[in-house]
Amino acid sequence: MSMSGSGACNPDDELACCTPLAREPMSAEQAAQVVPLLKALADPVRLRLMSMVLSHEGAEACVCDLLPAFDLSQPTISHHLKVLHESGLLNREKRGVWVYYQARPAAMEAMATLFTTAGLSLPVGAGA
Amino acid sequence: MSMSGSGACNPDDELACCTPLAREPMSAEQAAQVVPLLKALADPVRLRLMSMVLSHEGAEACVCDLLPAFDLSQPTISHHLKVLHESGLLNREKRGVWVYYQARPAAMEAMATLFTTAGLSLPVGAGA
DNA sequence: ACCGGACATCGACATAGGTGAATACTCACA
DNA sequence: TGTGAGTATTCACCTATGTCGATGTCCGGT
Repeated sequence: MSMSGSGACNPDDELACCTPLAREPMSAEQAAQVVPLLKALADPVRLRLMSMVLSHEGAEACVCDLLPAFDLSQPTISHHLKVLHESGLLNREKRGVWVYYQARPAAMEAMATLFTTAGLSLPVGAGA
Repeated sequence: MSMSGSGACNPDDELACCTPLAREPMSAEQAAQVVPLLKALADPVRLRLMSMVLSHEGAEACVCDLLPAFDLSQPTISHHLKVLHESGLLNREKRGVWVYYQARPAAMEAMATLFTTAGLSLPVGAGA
């Protein structure tokens, strides 16, 4: 808990969202902690960036790996990566001239937990 | 599968997002389908509305049940509910003078699947 | 038929946010 | 110590969006 350096907002282990939405009415404070993560993911470019990093070798990717996939300027991609990093979804690691972004499993886990309905009274027949 | 009536954008069973982010690099088209759901959830009021409906009896709630929890005008809440409905997260059902919103399990499941990392090569030790 | 309550729609406003051009920063290499 | 390549930051622009007030619509009761 010391080498965090320039680390993201969330100090690693205390990622907010850990209770399922369906468990109990979420308070305004809880929502305020989770929403930044959802906001960060609620953009087509950033969602694809996350997916690209996650599915890449070792769940990490260099910026130069990500750039060619988009028709956007380099500063724009850099901006989106910054948003993902500051929201706690991606770690940033500089190796030489290159910067590698790594997915944070804790954040993914938190998101998955949010939408969990296992063991909760959701009428699966509610269908249409 | 016929009584959809005024139904939401997504015709019930063909909700987009069904593949985990970490499975493979998401295409722009896939992202365009999932992002509206995330955008709908990426607001503190709407996230709380979802949570309130989900955790309510039978995963449904009347507008009059939801209004008092916020310091916002009735049109504003109505607007947020419309966004959740049109994105396919909530169903809308009018009973007499009251309108009941119901959570759509399929949408919740889709979201949960998005963030699944089970069986995928995520270095859980990536920690910080 | 009138009236009142529950909810939706419309119009307007202010702020947030995605984008690119220009520029600054940092490191490897000659 | 220049020089160039890989990223980040700043500034400005334009659109998207959250909010409210006013108004409209639908329904039940009297």
